[in-house]
Amino acid sequence: MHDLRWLRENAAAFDRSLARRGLPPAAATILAVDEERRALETRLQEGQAERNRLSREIGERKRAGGDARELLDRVAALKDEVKAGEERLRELQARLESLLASYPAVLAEDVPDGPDERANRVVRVVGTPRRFAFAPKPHDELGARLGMSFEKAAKLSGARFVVLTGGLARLERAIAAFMLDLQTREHGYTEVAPPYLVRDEALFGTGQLPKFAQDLFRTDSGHWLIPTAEVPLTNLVAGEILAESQLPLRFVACTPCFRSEAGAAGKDTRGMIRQHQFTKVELVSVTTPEQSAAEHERMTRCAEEVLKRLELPYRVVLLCSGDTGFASTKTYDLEVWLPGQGVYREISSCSNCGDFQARRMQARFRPEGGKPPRFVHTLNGSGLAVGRTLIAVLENFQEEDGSIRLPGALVPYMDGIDRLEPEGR
RNA sequence: GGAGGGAUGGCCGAGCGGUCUAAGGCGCACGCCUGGAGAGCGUGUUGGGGGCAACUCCUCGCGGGUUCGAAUCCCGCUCCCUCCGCCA
Repeated sequence: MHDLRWLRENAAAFDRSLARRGLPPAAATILAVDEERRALETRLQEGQAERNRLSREIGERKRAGGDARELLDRVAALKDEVKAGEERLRELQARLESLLASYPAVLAEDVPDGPDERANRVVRVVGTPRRFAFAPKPHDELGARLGMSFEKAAKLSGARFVVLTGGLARLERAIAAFMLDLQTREHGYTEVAPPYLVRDEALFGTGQLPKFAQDLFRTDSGHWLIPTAEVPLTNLVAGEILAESQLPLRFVACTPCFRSEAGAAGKDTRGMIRQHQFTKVELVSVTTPEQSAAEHERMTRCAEEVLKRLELPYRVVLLCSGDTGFASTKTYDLEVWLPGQGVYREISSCSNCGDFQARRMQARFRPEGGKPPRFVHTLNGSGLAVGRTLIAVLENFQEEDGSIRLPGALVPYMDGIDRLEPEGR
């Protein structure tokens, strides 16, 4: 959702942002509808003012016991005209709003230009990939002897699901608990247990609807399964006018996430990299416009801290213009090193959405001093994707015999167990 | 699933055909008072648009209707709540 006032004065900047995302210009189209709407509104207003004045006069005259017939005739002529104008105005307004809702967020200035992920910029590399004395295996191979079954999952649910059993199920729970504790105890996030089914409005607010319906699962009842806890957490402030003193708000939730992966046929078909259902710990911040850039850095560090404590090598990548999501003005991805595949893979994505989502969901705050409300800024980031973290632990901490030595930070969450042993050994 | 009740400004809450430009309260802002704070007093305070401006329009859940005129009457929808039934 975009600010019309801003757009009028910054049409070129708007189109430049679209161009950087590889999209054709649109400001002129939007502004033409805006122009039409304003002209109509100005014209309509005269009629409305006249009607209101006459009606008031009729009331006065009737109360005084006078004859209002002549005034009634005059207002009758205005009536249809005004009504038609109001209808037309509503149409234009609706058209304008759906236009405004269909273009992605204006990118931050410091987002590098580029068409796709190859142009992303590595900001920092943290930790050194371990040197293996043997060929490290991918997680699905390791998992086969540890309680990871895609066959069982396929029987139940089809492709892109997994069943974890025993130590691996326990490990997933341990990782999630560790992350929640870190973010709540040390980083000041408030834990939330939100609904996993939401309505259209919530998904419109965060920007998944109406454009990306094909990526989502929908129930018979008309609800949608959340693709990320960003949706319920951010929409917590939808329609609110918060006090500036309440900001920043910081929420964390561990939820399952559901994605149809409609456009990903044939991609990442092996292993549990890309699933229809996965667990994720999500961070959401709501801030003032002045604070959001600093909060973005802070949030990214909060996500990075998880990787540091788990002793996982990673790098931070600033996404280029063509790779930055619809609702985001700027995004850092955290990519963890996966020795089994010899690549860095996305494990977190931290985005500053500016006021883009706030406008869609009417989330505002009242500045100190009783001034008019302003839109908040919203940010979200994974802290982290739990399934992919589990993968990273397996691949990075594997031993030649297929066992997994667990990072120290997780041991307390595993009741002291510091090793997963494969079956049939 | 059945039967009722409700939706008003940042919040609570009155209003049930014209001056509602929405009472009153809370909160907030500013001022007075004070050594300072509090209390008290006074003033202001829904939100969103249009217009160079004067000014004006919209906004009482949403949409439609009746009317010269709707927060108020009628119809539809959405959401919330209560009770009963069923069920974690």
